[in-house]
Amino acid sequence: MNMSKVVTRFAPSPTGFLHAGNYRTAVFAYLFAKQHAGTFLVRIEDTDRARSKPEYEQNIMETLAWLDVRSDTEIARSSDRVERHKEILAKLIESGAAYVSHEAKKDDSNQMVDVVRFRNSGTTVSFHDEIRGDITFDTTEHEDFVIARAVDDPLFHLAVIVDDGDAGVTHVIRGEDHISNTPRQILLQQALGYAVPVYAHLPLILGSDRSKLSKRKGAKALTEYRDQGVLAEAMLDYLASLGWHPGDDREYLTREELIRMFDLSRVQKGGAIFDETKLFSINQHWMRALSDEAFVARGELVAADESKLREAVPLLKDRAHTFSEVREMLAGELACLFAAPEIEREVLVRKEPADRPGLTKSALQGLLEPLRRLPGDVSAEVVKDTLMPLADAEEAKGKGGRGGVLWPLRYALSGQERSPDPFTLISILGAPESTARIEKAIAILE
RNA sequence: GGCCCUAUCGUCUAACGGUUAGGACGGAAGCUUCUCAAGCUUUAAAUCCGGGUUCGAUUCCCGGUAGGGUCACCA
Repeated sequence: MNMSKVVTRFAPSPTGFLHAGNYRTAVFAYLFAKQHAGTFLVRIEDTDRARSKPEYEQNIMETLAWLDVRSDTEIARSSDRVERHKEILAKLIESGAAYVSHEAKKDDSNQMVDVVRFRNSGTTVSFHDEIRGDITFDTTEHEDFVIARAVDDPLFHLAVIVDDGDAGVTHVIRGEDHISNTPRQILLQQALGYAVPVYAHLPLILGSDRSKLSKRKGAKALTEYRDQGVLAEAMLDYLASLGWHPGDDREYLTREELIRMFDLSRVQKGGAIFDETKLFSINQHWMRALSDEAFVARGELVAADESKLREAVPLLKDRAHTFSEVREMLAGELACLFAAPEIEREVLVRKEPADRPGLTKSALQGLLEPLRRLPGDVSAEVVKDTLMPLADAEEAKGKGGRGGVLWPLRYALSGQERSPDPFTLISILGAPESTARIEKAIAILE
């Protein structure tokens, strides 16, 4: 094992939006480095200048910043290092390890080009993968592979080896799709005298049909989840749980716990399916873990009445899985906390037992007095203790009596067929507003 | 197709030769003050198949099967 300081890296290429699988490798490389008090590097792999786009690079930066999976050094860009790549290329050609080959371009243009090929003796290359064990490849099929389009235009394999080697990367943690690139890169490392790093190839993350995650299969850019109101700590937790397990029955881990417990040898070998439902469930857990103040702040929640908003947070924590759901509830089901609802007569009397006409109205009237005697700031429990006996009394007179009282009460207050219970609503709305709404409901029954 | 990798409930996974194969998410049922949510309780649900090795295989070996990756002058 390498005893020097651990250096890992995340080297995405900005040729499209990265998905969960890509960021999961970033998370693992980051956790591993942090656990060993090492360095985590981010390098933008933009050697293919034609396909690399600034907006994709921008999105990568944004996502890593959101997840707070940050590079310990200034972010490198392989296009900034072409001089160094050219220098190495020249050295390789000079030593005879590589040569310029004048040949027809590999497209239909018939154009002649001078590519640089690596002189491959066609040996068998073996390496140890931290996750999969020993892997052996026969490199003869790669023949003399191309390492540069031209003497001044190096390609991926060369750039990666030089950049990793110069940065002192000790552990290459990347996706399984790179496993077959490894032997060629090792050949290059050997020719250049770079130490062969420790390799760990992570399984891929799959779409719901077990195929490779892709845009078409509904894979989203991670920033879409951020915009949907998924917490960074939830995404980090979920990503880490895909293909890795702490070993005990713990279900939710903080960043610190993740760093402390992460273990490459416990990484799963098979691919994992990205499950949005599970992500949302984990997100709900982390939303609940927030203080009420933090909940409002992190969700960037605004409402006409801030104190009522604060009181609504426990309700929101029970119901919502994302902050966009929170916003929907604030505008829908819980809008009654901020403005008096419209109510309809038919819905109001829906639970009135057929044999007890007039119950709705009399029950509502009967609630008014006890409500008025309530103190200004009451808990839902106190409201319940005050009003529940009245509903129970109606139940005692006949089945359905309790619902006959509670349903119109709740509906009068909320204007919703589904809402939090009436006691909670009253404790938030306060007695004066509550009685006003009940009186309005009684008026409809006249 | 060649090469490489992989295989436990629907999903994420635990069990590194001996367990009634565990947990979580999701599902179902029930309880709790009217509705919803939450909570609690209960429940269904898996070792891909076939051979070995072994007193004993989810676990080790081999072979199938299935899935995935990769075979560029992309990364």
